Amino acid sequence: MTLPQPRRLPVQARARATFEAILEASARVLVERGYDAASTNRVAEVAGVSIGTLYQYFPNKEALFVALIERHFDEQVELLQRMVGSLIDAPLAEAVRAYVGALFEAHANDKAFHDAILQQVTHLGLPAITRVHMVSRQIVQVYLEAHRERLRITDTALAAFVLVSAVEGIVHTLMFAPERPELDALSDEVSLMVLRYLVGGDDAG
Amino acid sequence: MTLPQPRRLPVQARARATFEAILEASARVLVERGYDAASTNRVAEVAGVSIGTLYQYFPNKEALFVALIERHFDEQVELLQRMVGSLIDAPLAEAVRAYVGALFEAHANDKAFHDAILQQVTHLGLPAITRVHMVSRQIVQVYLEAHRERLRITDTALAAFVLVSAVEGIVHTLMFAPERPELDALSDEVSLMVLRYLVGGDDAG
Amino acid sequence: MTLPQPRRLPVQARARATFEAILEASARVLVERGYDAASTNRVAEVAGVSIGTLYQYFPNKEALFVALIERHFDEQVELLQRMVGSLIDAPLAEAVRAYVGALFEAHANDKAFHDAILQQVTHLGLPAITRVHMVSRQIVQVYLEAHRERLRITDTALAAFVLVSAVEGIVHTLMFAPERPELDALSDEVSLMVLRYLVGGDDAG
Amino acid sequence: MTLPQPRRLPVQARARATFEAILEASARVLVERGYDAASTNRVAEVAGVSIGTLYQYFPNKEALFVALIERHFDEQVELLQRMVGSLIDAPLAEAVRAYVGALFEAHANDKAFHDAILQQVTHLGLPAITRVHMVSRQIVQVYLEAHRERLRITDTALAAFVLVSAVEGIVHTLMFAPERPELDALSDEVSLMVLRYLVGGDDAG
DNA sequence: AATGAATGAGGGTTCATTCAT
DNA sequence: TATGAATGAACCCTCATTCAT
Repeated sequence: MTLPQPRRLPVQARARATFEAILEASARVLVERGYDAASTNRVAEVAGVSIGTLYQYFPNKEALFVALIERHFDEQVELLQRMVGSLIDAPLAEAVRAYVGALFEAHANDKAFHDAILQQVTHLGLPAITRVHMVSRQIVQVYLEAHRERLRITDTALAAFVLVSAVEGIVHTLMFAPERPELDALSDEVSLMVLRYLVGGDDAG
Repeated sequence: MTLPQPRRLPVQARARATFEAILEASARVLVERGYDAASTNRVAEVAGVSIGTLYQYFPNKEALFVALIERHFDEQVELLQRMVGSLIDAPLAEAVRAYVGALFEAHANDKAFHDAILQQVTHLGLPAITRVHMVSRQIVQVYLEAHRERLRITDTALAAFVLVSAVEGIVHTLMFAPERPELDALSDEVSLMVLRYLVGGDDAG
Repeated sequence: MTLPQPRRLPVQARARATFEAILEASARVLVERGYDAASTNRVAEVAGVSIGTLYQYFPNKEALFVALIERHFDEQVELLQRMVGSLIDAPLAEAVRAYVGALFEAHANDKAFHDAILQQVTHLGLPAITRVHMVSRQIVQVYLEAHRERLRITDTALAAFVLVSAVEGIVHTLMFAPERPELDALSDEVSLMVLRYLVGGDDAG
Repeated sequence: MTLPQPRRLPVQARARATFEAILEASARVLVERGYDAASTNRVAEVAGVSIGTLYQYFPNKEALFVALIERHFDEQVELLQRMVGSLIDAPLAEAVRAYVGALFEAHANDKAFHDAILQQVTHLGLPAITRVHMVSRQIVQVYLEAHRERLRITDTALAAFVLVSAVEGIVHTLMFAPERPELDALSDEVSLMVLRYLVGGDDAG
């Protein structure tokens, strides 16, 4: 009955699959070789696709990896946004711990991939990274606003900037540190710092 | 009788000058083109030196830029170490403000150069960056130890890690943020966070 | 009973339109990009047709442009042939002027297109160009034969060769000359040369 | 005694030889393959030189062939200029015959090379070709001026334009004509046309 | 200590062409 | 008739590096 549609769908499905295969291969090759040595020919080979096909989807090497990075951080943003709902009504200490823990975890997964991005293609990823930053700050700020009367801060936007930057800085440092502190202790200490900053120290554990 | 030395000195002086010229050129080219496009031939050209000469001083491209980055961060370390003497006896609030301010300033100078390093050759700079981190932590830890009884922290090493990472994270974010907070306010807020973390918030302004 | 034809005709009409669209697009792309950069993919795009369709009408890129050029020169030949009737009985001076003028005009139109052909795909156009030459010579020779007794030439074929080549050479030079003589004066001078050559100069103006 | 100079000369001599080898190879490959198929890699191979070396002398493929063509036509110009001295005082008929003959000959030599240039890279050669044209016209005009009182032309610049374009047009046509007239007869006829044009026909043979 | 001509692997990219739909 | 995803040979060109001078 409704035959015509399927007839065209396979074509699009194939294209979609090809596109995905190329992106996946890009990630693999980026991790295994680094950006410079990650040749488009190698990516195409790993993707099981001809080099010409790759260039039908991406105008050049940079665009390929930009797409990869953008998608990666878009996923991060989605994750963050899904987290916000469950945290908004949680007690302060719990929320802080959850947030800090989530960031630690997020970076622990795909460490190799993250490394590659942050070490070698920061410039390609900047817009996406910036996006994540801004979303994070918005989320944190919304939380701060909601709990304002219980906090000893005045400018929630500024506080959000400080908090997100500080915590991400710690996570970032952690990734590249040769000798790293014990994770749980660190996580606790970071949470402590955040809490003291927000409530003035006495109420914090 | 003391002829040999002069005879040799000009030679070494010339060599030294050549070496410097190459390093300087590297920095210029790195900023103007980025790492990938910064060819050794171009560096030699800018340095006013033949490509052969460049390779007499550096075994390969990477070594050239590693040397550049190492020197840069070594200077940073020296700066930090010179700072420590004048801070060790300063009151807490003052010391914190001085430290935070110094970091903000350091990164503000040579922003383009810093950008290039952090965006494109993080992997080459990692050892040097790590060194700066460790020295920073040591300095901070020494300070914390010296003021231990007045602070509400237990593990000074851990606290040093948290503080340095956090503050540097903020500075780092600042460098790439499209819309950045007003600098003085931010500096104050960061100092506030540090102080509250260290003394428990009530005593901090 | 005459259903089949209509049923088929639209189809052929569409095919014809497609064919035309491709040829037109070829000309456009040839002018805008030059032969080498004129990719078949681009031609198809400009024609509003898929690349597969293009290859249903032309076996390869060369054939496409050969067809374009052939058609162009075929039109030129037709034009020449239509001219001959009205000139055969005209007085010498008038015929010469008409002929020279016609050539000047023909090349003035579609100058960009002509340029492209003559500068970049002479090799593809050679057969067609040669055809135009030969037809031109036949036409001229017929005229010379008809007026033989009034002319001071012996070998009309040779004279036709000389005349056609010379006049076309002038027009050709004109197309690429950076600083070109005033057209009317040139046209007169060329006519003068032709007339003197044919009748000996004294009778010519 | 004067040793230093030779020590450096070999270096330059080598470079010079390399340059020449590449240009020669370009000509060979152009004739054997045509412009499009004349890959820079092939040229380097024929020159017995690495591809990198080729690109040390020429920024790109086009520049390579432009250099080749420019040099070729520069030689033509020199040839023409050397011819002018011996012709300025010669009798009209003789001068015309010498000039026409010289052009016929010039194009007969290196026909294959000329073909390649005129059929495939006219656009690269245009500036050079134009230069030859202009020099030719100047030479002819100088001659016409010198013999002005004996000639029945008014505007020598215009006449020079007409003559040079016409004769070169004929030679050009000749090169690509499938069935060409007997050369001596043609040469005579062309000379006849020129003479009749210049002196009015009666005095010409 | 310095030169710079020469190398050549390897890169990114294009584009004419095919063929399953 | 028409589509357009896929192909892959082949191209131009760069650049880190060497080495004879």
